[in-house]
Amino acid sequence: MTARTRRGDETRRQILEAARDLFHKQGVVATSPDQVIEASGTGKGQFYHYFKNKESLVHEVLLSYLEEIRRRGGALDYDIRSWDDLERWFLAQLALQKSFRMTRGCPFGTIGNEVTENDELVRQDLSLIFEVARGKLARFFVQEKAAGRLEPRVDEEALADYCLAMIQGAMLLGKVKRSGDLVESVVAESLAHLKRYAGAFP
Amino acid sequence: MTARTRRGDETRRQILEAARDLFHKQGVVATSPDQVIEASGTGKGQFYHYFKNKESLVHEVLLSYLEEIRRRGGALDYDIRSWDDLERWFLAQLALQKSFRMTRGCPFGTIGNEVTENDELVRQDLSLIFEVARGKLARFFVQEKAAGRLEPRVDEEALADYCLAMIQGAMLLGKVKRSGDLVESVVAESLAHLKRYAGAFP
DNA sequence: CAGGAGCCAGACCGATCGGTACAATCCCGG
DNA sequence: CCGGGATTGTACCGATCGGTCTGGCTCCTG
Repeated sequence: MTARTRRGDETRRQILEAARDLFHKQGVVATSPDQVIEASGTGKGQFYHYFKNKESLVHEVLLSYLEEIRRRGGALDYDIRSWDDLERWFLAQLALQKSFRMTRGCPFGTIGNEVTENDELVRQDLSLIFEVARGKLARFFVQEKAAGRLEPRVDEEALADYCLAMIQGAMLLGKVKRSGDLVESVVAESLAHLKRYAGAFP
Repeated sequence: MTARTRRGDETRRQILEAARDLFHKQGVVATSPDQVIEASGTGKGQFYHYFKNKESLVHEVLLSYLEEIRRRGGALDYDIRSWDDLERWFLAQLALQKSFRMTRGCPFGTIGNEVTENDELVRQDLSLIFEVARGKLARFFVQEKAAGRLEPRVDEEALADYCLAMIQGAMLLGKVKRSGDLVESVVAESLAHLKRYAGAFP
């Protein structure tokens, strides 16, 4: 399934790239292999040469996202070390959404909402992505608590989930309402909440 | 397009019912007219007799949801009058999700995330639904503020958006992770935030 | 420069997509 | 009890779905 030459590798990458964009734009179900092939400027032969089927393509796309989050290679930096970083992380998502004129949501949310009981593989991929993202965010809260700058009674993992849920919901509403202000307002509200836990706890 | 006899009305209702469930379960794009026809126990003739096409069926389904929210007929009661009502509203959504063994999200979120640039009609329907829901929630905050039980500087509409975004995000994550606890935790966190605005403001 | 592995293009496949046509049936008012 | 609109079931349509297969091309290697 994997490419063995530079040229093959490039082709594979193009397919992956096109799929990623189309999935983000119109969802997985609404995207046909033919569309991916067309958008990537390749052919049916290559598609099924490098990917077993459509589901496996989705799997690979999600893996590539996961890698980006882990190695902070993508558009978003999940390595939060300060409150400013956290705010930047939120606003970067809004900026990304705005760059598509508010016509798209979060790639993971878009795919996640399409998942049904029969897409167990994809569901687990997404679950893992959210798990990793949660870990990265939680690390920040753990750090703050250890430094005595966060209320000791808060659950860091719960706060991380709170962040993820909030940005997902905000981006979904933002997409439906085509409003960046809505997203901004929700983000601000949530940040205000989080910061209330901050302070000095000797 | 509308039924003219009792029997026709019943048929139309069955189609609508089946469509509503399938859209919720697997999304709009993944649902074909044939599936709706089969699930409703009707025929192709009836389907295209009562609905112009698939898009118009989606439109009608969303209209029926809108009606439910307005006339508080559905599974959820949007007429919030107390903090307990608000908490119940949150938890009712979780209960609904749990009743499907955490395999579904919010019907509006599911459909909303499928919307593309070409589905302007559906997008506006959803936008209206969220608008109405927001209005109902905001009314509660307005009431509280007027009674001097809410900080005067808060923006009631922003708080309502915050509630909607949170529940959307929580249900999405809950569906992907198949975890009700996750949803519960996020809801609790959000409620805690909101209640911090409460108090006595003479 | 011959051979073969890897890569590529597209014809082709059965199934299903969203939708139409049309004849048969129901059922209500006169 | 009958005329006619409402309702119903099904055959059928072109297009597209996800996927297979075959035959030719490229390019590295011996």
